[in-house]
Amino acid sequence: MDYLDLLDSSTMFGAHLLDYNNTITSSSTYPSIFDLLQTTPVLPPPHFLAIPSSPTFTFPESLSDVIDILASPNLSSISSSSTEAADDNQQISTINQHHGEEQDQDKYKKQLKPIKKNQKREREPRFAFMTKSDIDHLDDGFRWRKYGQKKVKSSPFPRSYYRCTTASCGLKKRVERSIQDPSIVVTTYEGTHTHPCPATPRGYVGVLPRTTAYGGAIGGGGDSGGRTYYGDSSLFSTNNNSLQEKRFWNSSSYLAKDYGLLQDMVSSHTGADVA
DNA sequence: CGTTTTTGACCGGCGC
DNA sequence: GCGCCGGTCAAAAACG
Repeated sequence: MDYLDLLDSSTMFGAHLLDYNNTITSSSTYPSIFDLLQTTPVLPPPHFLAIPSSPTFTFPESLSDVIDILASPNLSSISSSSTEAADDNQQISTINQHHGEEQDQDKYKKQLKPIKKNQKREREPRFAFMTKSDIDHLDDGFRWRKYGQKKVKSSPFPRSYYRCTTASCGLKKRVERSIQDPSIVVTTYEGTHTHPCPATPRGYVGVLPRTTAYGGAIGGGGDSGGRTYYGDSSLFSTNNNSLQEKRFWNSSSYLAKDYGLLQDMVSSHTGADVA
């Protein structure tokens, strides 16, 4: 199936994905994640936002994860500010895959650690989001080292590969631009940080290792200013209404328009249904 | 001078 | 078996 065909099925994606929307206004400075976190605890990630469409699906722990996160008041308290008009309208969509079911991710692992063919492999949790930004590599508060850049067939834009520079942390992320809208950066985190945010000049942000990647990702992006976060938000409680917020369900179609990393994730996740 | 980025080579999986 | 593809390595260059 062609990606276009696949992605054209917005309803299918709607059925498979929960996401949240969150519009945040910007103000004055050019913030890092620390600015954001200074007044707002880091956003816990949606641990599992990809919902299988299987008729037998019964909302297991994944839902509780979703609820835990969506119900978090912290989510609504993210603020950002910017002097850069270009960054005033940042847009983010999120997908999370709980122990993802991709195959591509396994490839390099197999390279590093050959595993018996029939042996199930623990997969790193993945979390992707889309950010409307001129900057490819958003500052999420962690230090990253670029270890590769690759032209991929599914996108005219190169995909960049980053690894967390902290020695004990093997977290990786991939960054590429959406071919649907080149102004949108698709960032995919693979795994989780095993350490707190290393560059927290104002103190440790108190992020659990399991969630640091996501929290940093969502709350951060200090390279850019105010953003519009795309994803579900109707489940979020808001206890910080000093921020102007717009929230709505509607990013499934938005996600579905990306043919790069997201399609990679989505198609792989829904592969059984699509095939 | 240490760190990061660039970029071509290399590797393994997969489909034909 | 072969070629394509995505992901990683690593040396050199660039940067601060």
